[in-house]
Amino acid sequence: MSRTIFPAPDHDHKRCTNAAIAHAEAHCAARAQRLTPMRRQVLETLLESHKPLGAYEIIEHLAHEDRPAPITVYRALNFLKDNGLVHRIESRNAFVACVHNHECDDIVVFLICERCGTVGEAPGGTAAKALETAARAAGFVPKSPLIEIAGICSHCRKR
Amino acid sequence: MSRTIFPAPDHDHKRCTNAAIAHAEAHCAARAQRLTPMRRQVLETLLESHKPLGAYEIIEHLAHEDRPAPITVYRALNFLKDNGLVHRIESRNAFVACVHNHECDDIVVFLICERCGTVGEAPGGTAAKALETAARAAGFVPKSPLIEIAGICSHCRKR
DNA sequence: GCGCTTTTTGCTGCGGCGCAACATAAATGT
DNA sequence: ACATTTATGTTGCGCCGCAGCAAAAAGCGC
Repeated sequence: MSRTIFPAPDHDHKRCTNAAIAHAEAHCAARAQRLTPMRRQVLETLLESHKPLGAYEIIEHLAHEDRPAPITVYRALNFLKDNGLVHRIESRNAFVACVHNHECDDIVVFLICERCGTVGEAPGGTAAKALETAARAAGFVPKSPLIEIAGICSHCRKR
Repeated sequence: MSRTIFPAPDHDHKRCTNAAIAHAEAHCAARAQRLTPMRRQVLETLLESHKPLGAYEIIEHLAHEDRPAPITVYRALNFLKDNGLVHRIESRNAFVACVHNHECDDIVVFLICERCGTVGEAPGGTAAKALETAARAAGFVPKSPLIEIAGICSHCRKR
């Protein structure tokens, strides 16, 4: 787990946004999936913060032009999730854009700051693999490990 | 992680229920907490299955006498949760009774069978500790790790 | 037992979450 | 151009979770 996995509050936001959008376009093109305007807007909304947003918060954010219905946003979110472009934070019933600082087949650990709400995304590494192995030892065939750790991030602790 | 952490579908259900109720009584008595009829009924409902139940399912189950309001069940669930007698399964928005096959201060791993819905509760052991350590290395102060693994349990796989 | 405080439960109401079912529009393929 | 697939819009609904206040019950000192 690297030491830079948690986004600094003052980092260059447009840079990672542009990179993520470019990645999304390439990824969809490669898989013959369509990154429609709706889907792109939802993704961009999530990219504008590293905090998890609920579907209704996304709606609020997009409301300035033509407020989409909840189901529309949920469909876009499902598409993005199926394509690995966003993650769902189960403990928050909310979504974050994937920042791709991990291998695609890696188990991901979410670090959720209780103070500022920012979510860091870290490769699970050997610990996550060990969990899977232990589960298998109990006769359990794991599909999708879910690891979320709430706490206080380094930037908030310094304040 | 022991090999018996996942409850067999045909195990003696009354035995573990009685044990858990006895534990709950002792635990509450020791802490001057009151295991009221309402709270006991909610706990018993959860103990009657190893599957996670939503609050409204619990209401349905208790409806034969005097249907409690949602808020009543949520309050009982919060009490039970605060006292470590039930766990919330975040990925299901539901609750399971704690089976206490782990140390109280252990990080718990939930194994959730996608076929039968049964939830196994396992001590996280060294892997969970390693996750905490790695999070700290990234400057993150972890509070409450949440680990849920969906998959297929051994009993369902044999079928 | 009697009043007082604390705890628990009941009641009303509400907002967020998540999607099913169906209709319409847009893109794609031939 | 046409049929087929895919995406979006519309309506509606059920579950989740709790705030705010009122009533009842339990504990406590006297």
